[in-house]
Amino acid sequence: MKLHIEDIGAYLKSHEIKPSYQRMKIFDYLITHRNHPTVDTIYRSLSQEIPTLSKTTVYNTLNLFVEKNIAVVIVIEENETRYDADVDIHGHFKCEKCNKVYDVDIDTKKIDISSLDQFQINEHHLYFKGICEKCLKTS
Amino acid sequence: MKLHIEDIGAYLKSHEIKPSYQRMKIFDYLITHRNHPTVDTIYRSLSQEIPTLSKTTVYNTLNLFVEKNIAVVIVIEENETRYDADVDIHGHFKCEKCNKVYDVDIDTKKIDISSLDQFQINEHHLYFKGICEKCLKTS
DNA sequence: ATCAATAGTGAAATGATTACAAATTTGTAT
DNA sequence: ATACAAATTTGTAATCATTTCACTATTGAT
Repeated sequence: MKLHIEDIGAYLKSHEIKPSYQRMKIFDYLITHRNHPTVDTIYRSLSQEIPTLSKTTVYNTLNLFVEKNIAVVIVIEENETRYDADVDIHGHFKCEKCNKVYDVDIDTKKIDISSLDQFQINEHHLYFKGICEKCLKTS
Repeated sequence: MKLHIEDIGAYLKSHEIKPSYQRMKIFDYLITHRNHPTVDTIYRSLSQEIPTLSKTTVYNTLNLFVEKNIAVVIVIEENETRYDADVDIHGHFKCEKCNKVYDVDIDTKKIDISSLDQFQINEHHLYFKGICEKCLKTS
């Protein structure tokens, strides 16, 4: 997968987002960790560097990123919303044992969705659940 | 799609579920409406026939159905959990305008997921969001 | 330096889901 | 039929993620 961003500030600006300190830090978290984090995961991590950080800011910022199309929402479990800065179409796999979410490269062109010919498709979502290779070996 | 069940009581029994009145009514709702309802939708509809019905019962029952594999959870929007009695692998399309959820015949097994060769896949989920044919015409 | 607009903060409100204890129903043995 | 134990249903209270909202801080232009 690509998503190689040199200058976060410029990247945000090019998507009509003012690059504030908090926004840059949150976006930086997404592209360096690439772990499909929840709001709480991001909050707990960045709170150490930015003790005054508010969870509301994390919510506001992620909603803004989604609105401006530099992040997407991943919903795999009810009541566990995750975020991904890779906005290219791809799938995910969530391990039910270690809870890690993997990226899955998928050739969506092979999916026959002729039954949706007359529908306007705005979003594709594909994910799997199961046990990852690592957890299978250690069980 | 198939899912043609004559005798709901027998169907529940064959999946180790005691066919109580509430359980039969809730399952009946699922297979006759086929509208991928939320708990609240089911509750509001059945409350008219069963005035003493508790929302907790709807939750308990649906969780039981999922556990016993006669229903699956569909999560398309955060904080909107839907249920489907069609447990065969298929996809969904949610219209962002009328909010209707359509079934999409898709065999996700045909998708090339060689990158998950060594993973044990337990669940497949595929859905799209956009505008349905009907809403496109009336806009 | 002033002022208006934008962004961030934290407490309170919301809404879906679950936990729990009490009440009801069911099934079985007497 | 009756009694009793087990399973089911019910309603309230608790929980947890997210949003609302009023206030404060920061930024940028004049």
